[in-house]
Amino acid sequence: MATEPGSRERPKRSRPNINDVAKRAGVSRATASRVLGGYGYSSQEVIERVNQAVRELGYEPDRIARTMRSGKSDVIGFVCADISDAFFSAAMRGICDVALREGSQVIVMNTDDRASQERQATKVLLSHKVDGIIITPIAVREHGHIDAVTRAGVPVVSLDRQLSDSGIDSVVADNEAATAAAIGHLIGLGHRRIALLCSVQPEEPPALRIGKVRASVAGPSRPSHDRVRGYLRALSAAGIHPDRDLIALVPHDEPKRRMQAVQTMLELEDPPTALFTADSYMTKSAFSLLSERGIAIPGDISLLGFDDLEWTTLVRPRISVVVQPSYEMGRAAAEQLFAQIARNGAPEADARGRRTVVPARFLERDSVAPSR
Amino acid sequence: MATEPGSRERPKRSRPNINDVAKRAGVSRATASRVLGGYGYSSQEVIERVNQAVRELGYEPDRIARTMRSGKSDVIGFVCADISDAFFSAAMRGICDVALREGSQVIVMNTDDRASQERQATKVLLSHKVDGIIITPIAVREHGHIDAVTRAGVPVVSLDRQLSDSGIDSVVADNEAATAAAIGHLIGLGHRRIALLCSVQPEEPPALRIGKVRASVAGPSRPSHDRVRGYLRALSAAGIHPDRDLIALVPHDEPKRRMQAVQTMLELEDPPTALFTADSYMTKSAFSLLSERGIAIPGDISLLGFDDLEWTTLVRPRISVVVQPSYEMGRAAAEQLFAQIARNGAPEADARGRRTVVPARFLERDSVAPSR
DNA sequence: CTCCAATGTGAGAACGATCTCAGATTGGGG
DNA sequence: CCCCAATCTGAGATCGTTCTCACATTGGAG
Repeated sequence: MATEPGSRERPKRSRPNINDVAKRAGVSRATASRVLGGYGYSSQEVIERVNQAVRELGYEPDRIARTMRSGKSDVIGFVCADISDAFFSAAMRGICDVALREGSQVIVMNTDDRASQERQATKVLLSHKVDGIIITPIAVREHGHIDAVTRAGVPVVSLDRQLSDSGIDSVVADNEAATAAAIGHLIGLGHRRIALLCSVQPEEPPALRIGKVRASVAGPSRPSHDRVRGYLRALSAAGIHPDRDLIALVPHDEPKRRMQAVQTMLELEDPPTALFTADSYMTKSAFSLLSERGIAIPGDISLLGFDDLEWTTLVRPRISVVVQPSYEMGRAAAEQLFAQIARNGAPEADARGRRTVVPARFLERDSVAPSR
Repeated sequence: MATEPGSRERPKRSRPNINDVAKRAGVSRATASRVLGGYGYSSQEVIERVNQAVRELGYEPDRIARTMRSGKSDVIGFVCADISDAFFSAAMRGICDVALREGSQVIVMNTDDRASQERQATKVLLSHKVDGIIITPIAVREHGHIDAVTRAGVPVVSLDRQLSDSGIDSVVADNEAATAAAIGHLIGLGHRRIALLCSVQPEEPPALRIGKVRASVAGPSRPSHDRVRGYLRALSAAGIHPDRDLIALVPHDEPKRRMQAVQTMLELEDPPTALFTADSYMTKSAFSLLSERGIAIPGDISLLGFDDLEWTTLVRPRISVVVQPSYEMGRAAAEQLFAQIARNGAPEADARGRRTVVPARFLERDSVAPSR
């Protein structure tokens, strides 16, 4: 074996494969594989020769070939609206941490809240033979493409939303309870006119039914729905009749209407004494508008927001918020996914469509005061 | 072919492969592949039969097998410190958008700024046969593991940092120019005592050399170094001798020392009239400390920050900042990576180690005022 | 009618790891 | 001395796709 001239190496020297290892160790491919796989019988001497060869060549098994043979890729998929969003990137980190522990990697796909992209993403991930998929589905009712994934034998966990009428596992925050608690807090401080401002998916808005006796929201579980439900429940518990004028559901793809919605609330004949903004976008819009207009928080009006973004602690007053634990939700979803992967095909011991609820927290800060 | 009983399907019916398609179309595997691949000759009739079979079976080619055969996986890797960081997640989005256009997917790996994790990540990505890697390397001097990637024939683009003495492409913001311009702006407003506060990698801090005639920073390119360089250059251009007391380089893994550094500046005998905080962490710490202490911005002191985070426009005063275009940088890195992948093996027309510089912008807002 | 190009098709060989199975070599008990 | 179990090893199949190559079958030109 002549040493190659250093300056002009072959541009693409392929990685050593198990045949190279076997040849160098003077054994057959099968024997090398047996040593590496730690199954069957191998003499001590052969074991050492193979390990030696592995070290000398810097052999690393090719995961593609391994996937080909075993069907397991050690890759999972994460399908979300937009990875640059703070919620998703934090969840992503949680997913990655669990995946790392499990020896897996994560492929991310963005949907921009477009159903066609979501369908495409699941197809692509399947063709990559991912071991499982974590998804924040756009539509909670139409989920044929997601069912197709489970039908192909690939585990799926739905994050932040729960699909209706499906056996798919989900990880969600207890938005309803946390919202109810937060609204209860406002009521406890004497507020009676509490506005609810919430971004909603235009295709599947919460169906508001404010009857004489009970107010409720129908439909499958997604954060906005649950928060509206929590709001209504808290009012109901305090015997306060919900006022339709105090509820603004703004399509999340029309950012301009957010500020308008806040403005409209302020101009009501009998304006609210507190605003509950049920997501980070509305919280930001409300805060911006109030500070532009020079309206004092919490002097003139109390503000209770959602999501613990950095800015809520840097502005004055610091904003009291309900926090969805995004990182933990990502972790939990991944844990659940790997549990499914582990018992793959095995009859699921418990009911299908296991629902993991992660507690949301209420962080009291300075933007809420007693009602005058 | 009997219809299977609907209720008790095989749990894992494997996806149809090209053999199934061929059989259904009544042709050989080779012919089916020829039709699908669009090469060689095929009669019109066979083409239609094959396409028909594809549609009926819902056939999707298995990318793993394709990778096995072709060596191309349509997957690229992104190695960063922490995907939940705003800079990286925005860059990630840029990378994903380009990848989508190119029909590729992205695997993310977090390093938490640990060299061992970074080495591990490159190994894993290679074993997944990724077509290329975008990486924000921790150390700009020790890059043996990255060279190993290029040696394996896999394209690499370094993001946000430039490796010293390597032929590796990089995409960086023109931190030096943008910083120099921002400092120039402060000088133009009459500031002479301008503090520089900057987080640095403890292993590779910028080597400050403040001589009598010239002040400069030695070493390879990374944002903190370049920003320090820009600072010194702007002072030098204005004939201002840099004061070592006005320069604080804080190890980025010791958050507590950030506030301290600001505090120390304020307590100087001859304190600065303006603070330039050269990254988002320092900017946040400085703003927090100043507002806690009740020091008026820009009345008592001017603040010029880095990175366009949401909060910088929500606080009062809104913070003037120099902005690194994270999304565009991700895009640019991906563009460059796919360019390399496309001309893979082909002799690179231009010099090795192409450096793409993305302009940083200076956003003037309300936190800077003329020096009294 | 012959021959060759153009057109169409299928058998089979990669890619790399894994694992079954059959065969080989021990050694110890009967 | 024989036989069987225990121990060890390698040949070869498999996963699904791609693509080369060899082998048909045309039709038209000579």
